[in-house]
Amino acid sequence: MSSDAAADRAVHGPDEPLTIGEMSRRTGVAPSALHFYESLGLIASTRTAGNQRRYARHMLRRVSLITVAKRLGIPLSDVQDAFADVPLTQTPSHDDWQRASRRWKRELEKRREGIERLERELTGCIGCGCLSMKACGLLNPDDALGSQGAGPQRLRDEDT
Amino acid sequence: MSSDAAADRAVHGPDEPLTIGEMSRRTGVAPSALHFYESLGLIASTRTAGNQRRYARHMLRRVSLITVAKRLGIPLSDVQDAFADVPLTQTPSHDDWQRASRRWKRELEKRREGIERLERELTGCIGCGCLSMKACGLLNPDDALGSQGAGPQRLRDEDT
DNA sequence: GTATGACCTCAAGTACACTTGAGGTCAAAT
DNA sequence: ATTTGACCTCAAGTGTACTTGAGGTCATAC
Repeated sequence: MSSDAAADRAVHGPDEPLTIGEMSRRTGVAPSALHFYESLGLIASTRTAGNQRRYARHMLRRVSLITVAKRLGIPLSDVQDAFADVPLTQTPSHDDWQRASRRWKRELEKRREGIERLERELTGCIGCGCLSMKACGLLNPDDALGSQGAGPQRLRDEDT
Repeated sequence: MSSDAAADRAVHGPDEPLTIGEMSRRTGVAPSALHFYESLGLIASTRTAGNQRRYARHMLRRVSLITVAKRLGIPLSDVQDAFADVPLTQTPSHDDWQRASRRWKRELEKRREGIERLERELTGCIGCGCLSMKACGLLNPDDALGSQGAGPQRLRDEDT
């Protein structure tokens, strides 16, 4: 019996599409998750005569970016947006990926800035002890990262 | 009929505990979510003779920190850990909060560093166009933030 | 030619983080 | 006294992101 790797190599010309198993091994994403991403339209595949999926090589990059986003807590719906304008069924051009790259960078920047702000505030809190004191930016999320909904109010003087 | 705020004010001595409604308005967290957090042991309440919840004022801070964590995509189980050593039922001391503060800061640092790393890599990718090229750190999550499971492999030369 | 492993579909199940609803109680105002 | 809004419990439902399982097909090895 040949190993998976050997099986993969058998269909492994430089332009050959990848089986779902190879995709899974190369990206670390379970086949079931790949099915799921495909059902959401995040990735796409062609089918063989026998109805098996075959992935173009540029799908590796899409899947890798999806997993990066996941690690950062970015929901798949946002990933969908980040992939806007990156062609799904044809190999994306250099410019396509550059546009996507800038989009991702902006998203990362936003998240980093939110975290940095909280870090600065926490540092202040450690210095001054205000985490157990009155008004602390960290405890006023409206200021920190923008609110959803009615939002909290600043702690009052008596809320020590 | 008195407004909510007026109703709150009625029980609003400087050391009085807060009703769930007031907690909700002050933190922007829904009462149902407060119930939920309590069921997980993230927060605690005492009860009135009539079985209504009353929250000590230091719970405001706990709830606010929970919402901060949520915005950063930190799961509640990690929040639980971050609150280790912060007393739940008695008012935490200055030192308790300082320890927690440092813990939070370390957590934020870790996340920021992960993001910064990806940003640097993306910047490189935008400059050199490698997001559409061969080996890119961004596409090698093992290097970037540590892997869970078998993990992906670096893209090969032919995977353009 | 048959066994084996990789693959297929579709339905159901899981985990997290809650929300919604039913049915009932509590407390302040009129 | 009764109305009204805030509160209670408990069960079930929601959305996201998948995994698991049943039942069957495909492709390669022996």
